Amino acid sequence: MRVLVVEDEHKIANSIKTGLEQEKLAVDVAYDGTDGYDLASSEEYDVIVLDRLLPGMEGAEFTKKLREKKNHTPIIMLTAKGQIADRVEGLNSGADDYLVKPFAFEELLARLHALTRRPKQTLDETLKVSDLTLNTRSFEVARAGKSISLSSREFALLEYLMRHPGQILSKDQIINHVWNYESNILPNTVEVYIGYLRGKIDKPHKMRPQLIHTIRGFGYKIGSKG
Amino acid sequence: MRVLVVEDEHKIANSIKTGLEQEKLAVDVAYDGTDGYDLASSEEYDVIVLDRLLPGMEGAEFTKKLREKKNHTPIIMLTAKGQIADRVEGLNSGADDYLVKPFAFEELLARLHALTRRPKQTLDETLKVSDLTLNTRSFEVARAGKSISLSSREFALLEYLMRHPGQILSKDQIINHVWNYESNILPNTVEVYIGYLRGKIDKPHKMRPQLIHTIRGFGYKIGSKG
DNA sequence: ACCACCCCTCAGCAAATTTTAAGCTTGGAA
DNA sequence: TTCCAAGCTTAAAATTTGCTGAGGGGTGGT
Repeated sequence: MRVLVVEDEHKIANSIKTGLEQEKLAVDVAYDGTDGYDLASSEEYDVIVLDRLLPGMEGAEFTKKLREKKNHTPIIMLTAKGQIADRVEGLNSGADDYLVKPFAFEELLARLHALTRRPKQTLDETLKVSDLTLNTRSFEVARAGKSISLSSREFALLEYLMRHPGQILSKDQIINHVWNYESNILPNTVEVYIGYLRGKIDKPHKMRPQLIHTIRGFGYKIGSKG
Repeated sequence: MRVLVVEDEHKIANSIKTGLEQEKLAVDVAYDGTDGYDLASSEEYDVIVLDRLLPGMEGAEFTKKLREKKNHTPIIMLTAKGQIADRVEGLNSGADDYLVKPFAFEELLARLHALTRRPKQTLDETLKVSDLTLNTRSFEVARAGKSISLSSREFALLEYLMRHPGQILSKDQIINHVWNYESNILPNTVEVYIGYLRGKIDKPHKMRPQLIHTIRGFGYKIGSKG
C-alpha cells in the first residue's frame, strides 16, 4: 500500500514515515504543498496524510484542487490543536478524516486503516495472541473467555504490542507509538504500564503461559513462547 | 554517500569523521555554523550531522535557513544531555532526528542509515557469518539454528564484528564504535567481552570452526577461515 | 463537594549487566 | 629456554535496568 505524507515539519514527517514503513507500507514524503500536489496528481496513492498548514499550498486548497480533478484518494488532514473550527473546513474541503495534533502514531495508523479498509476485512478487527483477544472496534479484551477491562492508555499499549506479536519493541518505540510526539514520557512510565497490563493479563492466569515478556536491555514483546 | 559533519568539538568531529570514513562514506567537516552552512548550501549531501550548540550559527537557525531554501537534506541534530531533555524542542528545531550526547558511534550510524535508507533496501537486516546469524531488527542471534541470548553490549560488539567480517578490528576501533566517546574504557574490557562472546558463540560449538579470532598485536576478527 | 478513576512521576529495592582489577597463560623474540 | 608483553579468565565492585507501591494532580460523574 502506498502512502503520501505532506508535512513541512521534518521531524513529524520523518517519524510518520518511519512508523508507516515499519508497518510495511511504502511512504513518499513531500515537505510543501506544491511538491505534494504534484506527487499526488502524478502518482497513485492509497491514502494521503496532509498537514493543514503548509508552505506552498494550504491543505484545503490542495484537497479542493485534487477533488476537482476527480482524484478521490482518501485524505487524512492534520490540524493544529485549538482550531476546532477547522474541523468543518477540513471536512468541507473534501478531506475524509482529520486528526488533531499532537496525535499518537497509533491513532493515525488506526484512521488510515479505517479509510483504506477493503470491504472484505471490514468485520473482523480482532487481534489474537494465544488465548488473549482484543477487538479494536468494540474495545473488548478477553483472556481465555474472561473479559478484561482496560483504561485507554493500557488498551493502546496492548494493541500496539499485539499488532507486533513476537517482535521486540523498545521503550522508545512504544513511547513514539502509544504517546503523542509532544509528550515527554519517561521510560519508567512504560514500565509502569507494562506492570498494569501484567496485573490484568498475566497475573490472573498463573497456570497459563505468560504473554508479556521483558527482554532486558532491548524492550518488551508479547507472545506465548519465550 | 556524502555526509557533512558540523561540530565544533574537534575530538568529537574527528572521531565521527574517522568512523564514517571507515564505513566508506565521504565525510566533510565544518567546525562552525557559518562554514557548515556555506558547505551545506553549495554542495549536495545525503545527510548532515549537526551539533545544536555552535559558534557562528546555532543548529536551529542553520536548519531553518536551509529549509527555507527548499533544501531537504536529512539532518541529525546532536544535543548535549540535559540541554533539552525534551523531544518538543528537538522537534521544533526542524531536524529529522536527534541524538543525545554522548552517544556510541554505532548509534549514530544506525540513525544515519535509517534516514538515508533507499526504498529498495530491505528492512529486515540479517547479518550472517558462516552458520552464525544476527538480525538487527528482532535482535535475534543464532548459531546453527540454536538461539543465543546476549546482553545489549555483547550484541553491539557482535554486530560491529559481523558488519566487518574477515576484517581485523583493533581494540581502539572497537572501543570507538561500540562505546561512547566519553567513556574511558580499558582495552581489557574489550578482552572481557570477547571472552563473553566466545563463551556463547564458539565454546558451545567445539566441533565447528571457531569464528572469533585473535590476531595478536592487532585485534580481533570474525570469520570461519583463519 | 466528594469520590472514583486515570495518568504519570518518584523513590527504593532487587537483579542483571558493565567495568575494573588481579593473577594466570601463551606466543614469540632473543 | 627464558622472558615479557599481549591476551585470557575469574571474581568482585560499580553501575544500570526494571519492577513495584505510594501518591499528587487532573477529570468526570453523582
